[in-house]
Amino acid sequence: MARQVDENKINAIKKATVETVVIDGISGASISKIASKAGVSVGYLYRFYKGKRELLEALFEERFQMINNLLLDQVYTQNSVEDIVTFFVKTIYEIANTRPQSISFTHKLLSDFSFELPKEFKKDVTNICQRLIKLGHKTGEIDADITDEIIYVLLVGGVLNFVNIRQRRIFEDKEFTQEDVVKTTELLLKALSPNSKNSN
Amino acid sequence: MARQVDENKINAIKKATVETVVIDGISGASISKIASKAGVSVGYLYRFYKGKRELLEALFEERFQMINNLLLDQVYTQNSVEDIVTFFVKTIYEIANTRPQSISFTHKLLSDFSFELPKEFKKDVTNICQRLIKLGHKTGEIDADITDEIIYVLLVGGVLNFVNIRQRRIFEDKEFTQEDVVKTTELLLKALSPNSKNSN
Amino acid sequence: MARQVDENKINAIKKATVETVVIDGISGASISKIASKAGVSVGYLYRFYKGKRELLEALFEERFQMINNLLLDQVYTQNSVEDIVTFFVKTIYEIANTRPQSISFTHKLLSDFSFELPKEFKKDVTNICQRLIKLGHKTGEIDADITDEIIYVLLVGGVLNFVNIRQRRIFEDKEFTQEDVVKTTELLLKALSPNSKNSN
Amino acid sequence: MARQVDENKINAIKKATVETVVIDGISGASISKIASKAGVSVGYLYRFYKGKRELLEALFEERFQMINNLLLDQVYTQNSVEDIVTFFVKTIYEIANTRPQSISFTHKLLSDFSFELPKEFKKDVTNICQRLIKLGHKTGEIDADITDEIIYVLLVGGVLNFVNIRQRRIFEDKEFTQEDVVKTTELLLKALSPNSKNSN
DNA sequence: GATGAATGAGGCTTCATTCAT
DNA sequence: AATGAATGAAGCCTCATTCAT
Repeated sequence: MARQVDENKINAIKKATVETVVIDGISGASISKIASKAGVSVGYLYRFYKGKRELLEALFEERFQMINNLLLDQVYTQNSVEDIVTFFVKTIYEIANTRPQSISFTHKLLSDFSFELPKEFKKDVTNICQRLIKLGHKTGEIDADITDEIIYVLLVGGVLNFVNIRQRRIFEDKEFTQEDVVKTTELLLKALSPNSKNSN
Repeated sequence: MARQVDENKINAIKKATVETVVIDGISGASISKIASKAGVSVGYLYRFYKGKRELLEALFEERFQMINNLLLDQVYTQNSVEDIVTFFVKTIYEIANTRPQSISFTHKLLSDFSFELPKEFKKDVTNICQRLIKLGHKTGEIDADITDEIIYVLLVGGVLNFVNIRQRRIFEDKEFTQEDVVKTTELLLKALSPNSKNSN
Repeated sequence: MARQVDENKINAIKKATVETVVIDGISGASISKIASKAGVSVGYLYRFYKGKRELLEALFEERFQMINNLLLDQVYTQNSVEDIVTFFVKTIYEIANTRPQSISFTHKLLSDFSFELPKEFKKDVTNICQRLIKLGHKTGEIDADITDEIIYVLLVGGVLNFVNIRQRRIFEDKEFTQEDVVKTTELLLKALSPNSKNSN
Repeated sequence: MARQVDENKINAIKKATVETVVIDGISGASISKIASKAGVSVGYLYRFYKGKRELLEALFEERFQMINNLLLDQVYTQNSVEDIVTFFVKTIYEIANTRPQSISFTHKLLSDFSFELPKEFKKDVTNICQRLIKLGHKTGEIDADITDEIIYVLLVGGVLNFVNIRQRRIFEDKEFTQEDVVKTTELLLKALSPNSKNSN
């Protein structure tokens, strides 16, 4: 029972942090603003995070863990790149709809070089990319030229990027639809697909 | 001659700002650090920018102006999407090589919603995308389904994104080569290209 | 029996307070540090002391009570200043050996004017000094010129001072020996002794 | 001219620091209280001292430097211990009269072990004590048994101690007079003087 | 025009104190 | 009774901004 309260508060802190960072930027997100938005005292927040940086890093790590785990799960169980990409895009867009700022937050920290990438991150990412490539070569869905870097840029970077731009409201301000999932997947698969010119 | 001196100093301020923001983050980039890195006094900097936020916004605007002008120039003069994309990718990668932090800076502010997009921005972007689509439809390089948003996400977002991930040193830490230009262009064109399945 | 437990805990609190204040300074001695060092909860500590200041004041008072009682006992029972001084010096040095921080603590608070001297303090001190002088005049151990203030400065101040400097490790870092007792007593008696020049 | 202003302000900071520490204790002396008492802004203070600790340490060092220099000067030029002690006591009491808190401040930091003694301190102190002893042996003013430690405890410790107790207003609250100088010197010389019993 | 010293608002963090359990 | 989680006031410090020189 007491545990429940804690979890709720910690979640409130996380939610408030993400929200504040997304709205006000990293530098505009003060601890006291976050705490008051989360409905907890400043001191309470410090019981769980040693400081502002640690709070952001923990959330950053959590997000990337989540994304990586999502893909790791898939690359070990699915039999086609299309299924994996579809599932990934669908999941991310669903998150973007239900917790729009979550994706934004991740994208923002990814572009802030003063925040280090989580430690396990590189290993997991390499693992994911290599398995995807291997699978794609087998199924003929991925061109021989595609590198780990390209896979990552397209899949993770590309999707986060799309969400970021949608949320920037440059073109229109609407939720992600099933159609968006289909289209995005299609684009990604096309980009990855074997080059018909290279028919050697 | 006096003008010349000023231009040099203003450029030094801009360069120092970009560099400092990229290395230390927005909150870590203090005006005095920027000024001293630029070799000007704090007071001098304030003669040209009303404050820190205005300085960043001016640079942000400038970057997007530059990117948009780059593309506007092209869409009005080139006759194939491929040429435009090639030129754009090449130019951005060259900047990424010579002034790596410049791209980083733009990408960072693009993901920071507390910085508004420049006013003219939306109009220019729409203009660019629509002309590209129109051209692509004529030349058969762009699928009928492709929207403005997709064009922008792929072209501008995608390229900035690639630079960002390369600079994050997730995979390898190398300069952008001509090969990178070719490959990136290829991927983008593939993604945009008419869908062979949709042959209805 | 229940009482016994309490006494132990209160003593633990006192010990921990003295230790922490001496090591970390007053501002560095947090209640939670003290409580955890004492093995009691913060809340428990607050059952006995209304706050940090009261805790320190109570200990300060206790120390001076102890010192004064020590001397009061003696001045009413001993027949020579030498015996009294010897006993006092011996006792203080023993405490300095067994609980070094106890003396340090007293000395520190004595020099901190934001802590008031205990109420009964002045009366007791005057009493002690006057009886010592009276006795000293009778036995010829104390010069006619010696005032209450001088007695106190030499005896209490002087001894605490010596302990403080020894513990500061300016010269050497050793325990107080019987020799130290003898020497100190000798110095004090010499200083107090009738001035041979003033043989008028 | 500009320099003059600075010196005044720095002196105001020093004065305010000493005053605040003496009245409110080290822990009660907040930077903002010190700055406002000194009539400078908080930021100004930080231009000269990296933090609260550094401010206190600098003053601590300065005081001991002063005291040591006072004595070093004397031990190299005077020909009797009496002259040196008289001069020292006179000087310290004069300071105690004109800037009472200066001495108090020094005494307080001396009893706070969380503040290190200045680096040169030990060397200077040893130097002073040894020269005093050497001189005293030659002139017959100092007993063979007197150690460095005792010299220091009596001379520096003793005098600071006296000032501290006088200022604590335990007995009376009056300025230091020429008579106090004479008496104190007399006591110190008596304590140091060769022991008539030890006529072996 | 240029400078950078000076200001003080506001951010981060600690910790004395309270109070529900 | 005993605990220690929770609070938020207050301290330290930084730095955007101003302004006298």
